[in-house]
Amino acid sequence: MFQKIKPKKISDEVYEQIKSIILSGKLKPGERLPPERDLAVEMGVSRTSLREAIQKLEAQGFLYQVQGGGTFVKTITNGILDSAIEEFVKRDEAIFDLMEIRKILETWGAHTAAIRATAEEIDTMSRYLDEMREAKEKGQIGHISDANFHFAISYGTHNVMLIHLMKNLFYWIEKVSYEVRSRMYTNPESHEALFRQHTDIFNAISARDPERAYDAMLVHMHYIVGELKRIYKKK
Amino acid sequence: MFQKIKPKKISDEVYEQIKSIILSGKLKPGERLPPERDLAVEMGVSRTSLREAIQKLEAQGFLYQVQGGGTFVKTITNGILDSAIEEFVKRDEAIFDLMEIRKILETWGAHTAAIRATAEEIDTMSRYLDEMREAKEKGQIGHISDANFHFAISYGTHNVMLIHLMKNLFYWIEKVSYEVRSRMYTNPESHEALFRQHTDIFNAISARDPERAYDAMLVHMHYIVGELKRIYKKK
DNA sequence: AAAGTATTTTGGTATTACCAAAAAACCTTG
DNA sequence: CAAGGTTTTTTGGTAATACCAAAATACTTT
Repeated sequence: MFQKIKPKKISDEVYEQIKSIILSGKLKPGERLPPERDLAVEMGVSRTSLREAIQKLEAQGFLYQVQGGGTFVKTITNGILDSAIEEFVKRDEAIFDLMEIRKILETWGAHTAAIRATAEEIDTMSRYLDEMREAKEKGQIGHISDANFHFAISYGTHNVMLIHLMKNLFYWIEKVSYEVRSRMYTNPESHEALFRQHTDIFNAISARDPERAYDAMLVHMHYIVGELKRIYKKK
Repeated sequence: MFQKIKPKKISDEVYEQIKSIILSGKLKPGERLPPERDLAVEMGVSRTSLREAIQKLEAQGFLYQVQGGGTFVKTITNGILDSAIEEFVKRDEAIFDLMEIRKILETWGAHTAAIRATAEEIDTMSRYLDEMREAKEKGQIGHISDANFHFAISYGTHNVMLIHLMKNLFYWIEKVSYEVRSRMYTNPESHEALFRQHTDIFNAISARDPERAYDAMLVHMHYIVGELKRIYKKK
């Protein structure tokens, strides 16, 4: 019947505000919060109160801090994949299961982003695509822009759960197949093919063509899995 | 091989120490801790660090504070703050994010199980389908058999990651929409529709027809989401 | 261009001061 | 003396400042 009276403590209000920003998806996993000093000023509270709120959020698994580095948003889906990975005797055997899940989520993501993404979000995708082109022309790897491009697509779905899951998935794929994946970029043909695929995906999304976006992403995923299989066979 | 070096932060050490004192029973529920100022001196740390540790312990439900009163050990640990993922799923909007993910994974799961599932696995599915029929005829809910039926399908994909993901998804969905689901089963028409959908899914898988399995699962998912929307709109 | 070095940024801790609520001590009054 | 009200003290809550330590960045050197 009656509602509980709100928190009176300032640190609690700070806590609630940051929490809801994360849950609503305005702050995305892996993103960095403003420095404590700045954020405290922005919210009109002391650094002490802000830090107490952050401690709580950290204890709950929303944030983590690194001295000198900053304060970052954690994936709320932490621990789900972790327990699954442990079932594999050799960790890198998990890569194909992981890639299969990725294929499912990313194809849907591309399809849905073509429908739901805002102009701004599509703009972000194009920025990362440009970064990849520049990296390729300079002979650099550009795998960070690659990952960011895919994240940008997941943002376009507006499904907060999916955004966190994707981040989590990428973390493990990266961890499990780091050296293998970097080999893909060292081959110029491979690098060129990847860029072409990324361009196709972007064009389809930007043209608001869900089916084409889906297909383009599927081609991309199949290509990566094919390369992975090829490289693992050699070993 | 080697163990990760534990907490270096002072506030973490304070946190660990107080926590272990509580867990060991040296501090009993309801008891009051020494005043912050005294305790800080006793532990040889600043009041700031001590308070940050207390915030964490408060977030985890070990302590509570009252201004002017003191710091007390909690009697019951059910006042504990939920983990990040639980905070996420307990919001009304979250169920649709969850169901969207479930739709993606389950449609793929049905499609793939129609290809990969062994005869024994398909047999397991049919057993749970029978259970559901019996439950329906007896006027029982049978939601456990329902969940098991879906799990059996995910097992049929032979993808360990997917199996884990599905388990977690079901757990949260169950947690969030318990009363909603039970309402669906109490309506006889609804119950009948659900059973027909399950049967369609099973027939397609057992006939090794991936496309039909996919479509049947999609119908099932859309039906559930439709019901959810209808019920949530009422609220 | 690469590697090493210095500077800046950013979280972690300590100290001090003061506010606000609860608890304890004190006083007033019948 | 007892009951009720008032003042003081205790104790958590917030703010501000200073400095330390690790990471990130800018810079210099080779």
